[in-house]
Amino acid sequence: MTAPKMAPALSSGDFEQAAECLRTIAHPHRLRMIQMMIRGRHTVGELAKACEIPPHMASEHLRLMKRCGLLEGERDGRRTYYRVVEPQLEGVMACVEHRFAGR
Amino acid sequence: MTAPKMAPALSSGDFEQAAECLRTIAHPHRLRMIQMMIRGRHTVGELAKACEIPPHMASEHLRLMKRCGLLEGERDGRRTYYRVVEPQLEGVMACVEHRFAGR
DNA sequence: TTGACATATCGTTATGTTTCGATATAATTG
DNA sequence: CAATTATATCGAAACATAACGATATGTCAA
Repeated sequence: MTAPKMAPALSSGDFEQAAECLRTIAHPHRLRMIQMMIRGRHTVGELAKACEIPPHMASEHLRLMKRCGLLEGERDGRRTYYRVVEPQLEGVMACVEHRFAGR
Repeated sequence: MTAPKMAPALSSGDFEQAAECLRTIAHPHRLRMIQMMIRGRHTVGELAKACEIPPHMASEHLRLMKRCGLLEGERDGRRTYYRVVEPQLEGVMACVEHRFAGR
């Protein structure tokens, strides 16, 4: 280690990308899905049921999150299991949970 | 303490509110402003200059973030100093920085 | 192969957000 | 008071996103 945790300088492009990721997770159903997937992989149907939305809409939400590198999907027979692949997502979700725990 | 950190159950309303906050910070200029304000309070003009946008647009971004409880503004003469008042914002920003540090 | 199930995509409509110029308010200086 | 500086607000235009029904694809089981 050369220097202890200095705040890293982020480029405009970084802020753009970060904003895109945050915009993508900034949806109530998508947040619920992320919370579930942090604990383990889930099928489209399971996530749809938990959010009380039609499966084809869950599929669309998952596509958006996959598109910006937050998730990966793995097909198993006629199901597709989705899981979180962006490690920082857990930290963001923890902040959300702290913010709303017990108010 | 009754039980060690169990993942808290969030209501639909919580997810809605969380989504609203995240949508609000999910903008490149607003993220840059937040990063600056985590280190200390800043005037509208300072934030506008850093983002290379006209002051009246910075003012609008600040209004949105204030509206959902992330910031407070304090007038001093003809300037207004804004600062972060939502503690979890620092954690979210740290995740963003980790995600984009050195790629 | 037919039918059922699980997921994915498409096109449209509705809704929300961003940006910008214009204008307004507020505080300071000459 | 008049001019200047710093912020704030308003309304419209441009742009982006969400939700929906319809439809398509992929997989399995009888």
